Amino acid sequence: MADPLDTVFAALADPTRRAILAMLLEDDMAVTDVAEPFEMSLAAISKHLTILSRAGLISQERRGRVKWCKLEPDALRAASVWMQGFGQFEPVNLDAFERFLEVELKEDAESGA
Amino acid sequence: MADPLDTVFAALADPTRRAILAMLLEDDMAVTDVAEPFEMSLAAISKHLTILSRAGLISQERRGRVKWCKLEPDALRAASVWMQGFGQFEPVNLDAFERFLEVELKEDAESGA
DNA sequence: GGCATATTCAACCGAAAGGTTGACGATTGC
DNA sequence: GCAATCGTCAACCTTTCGGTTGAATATGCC
Repeated sequence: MADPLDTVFAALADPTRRAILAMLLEDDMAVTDVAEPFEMSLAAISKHLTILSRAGLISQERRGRVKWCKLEPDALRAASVWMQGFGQFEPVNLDAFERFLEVELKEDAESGA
Repeated sequence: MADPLDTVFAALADPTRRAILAMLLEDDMAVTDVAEPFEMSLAAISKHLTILSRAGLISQERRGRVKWCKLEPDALRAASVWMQGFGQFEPVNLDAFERFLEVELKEDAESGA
């Protein structure tokens, strides 16, 4: 998987990871706090964070025994440009984004993900 | 994988499938013609097309014994909107897209994908 | 009818994804 | 120093992915 688009899209293909990104949109978080709302082990979340990190979608910085996770939205730019070549989508539509985010988070809650 | 974002991003995570979409950007194509430039079996390409089709990224219409594949760029809209929520990217930048496409196709040719 | 063409199906394979558990290495607080 | 906390590692398991091959199923051509 040399192409960064491979890793970025693969990282985005998992609902847990998208939910994590949405959480980090609010604020930086420690690994344990990221894991808290999910019904899966801390180790599993740690793996998801590694995948997001390798895709460049987040950065992680250790301060003391706490590792902070930070969203890196720039990693999405290449993927965004690639996708936009396939159609003239509305430039930026944050209202629509909010709606999608709501649906995503609701689904996560329902599925207990 | 209920969420359409899951299937769309997963479909985009494979370089062969992205190359197929780029080809279909030019024109509709028959399955055999889609498969021609790739160094893999027709059956494998057929599977990739099924995945793209299930993701809604292409549609397939059988005319006679030939099955035509058509790009469906609308399927990217939801994913595009989701991504754009993470940063205010330049609206639409077709020049940048062309460059990415070139790199993608060059890599495919080199790797023989 | 009979053969070539177009596409999928089915069975199989190795590798990777996504999860678990338990042990381990740091770091902090008392 | 010692116990609790934070996070990862390692081993394992099951399912999915991406590919192969060979047979099967249309359809078109003469």
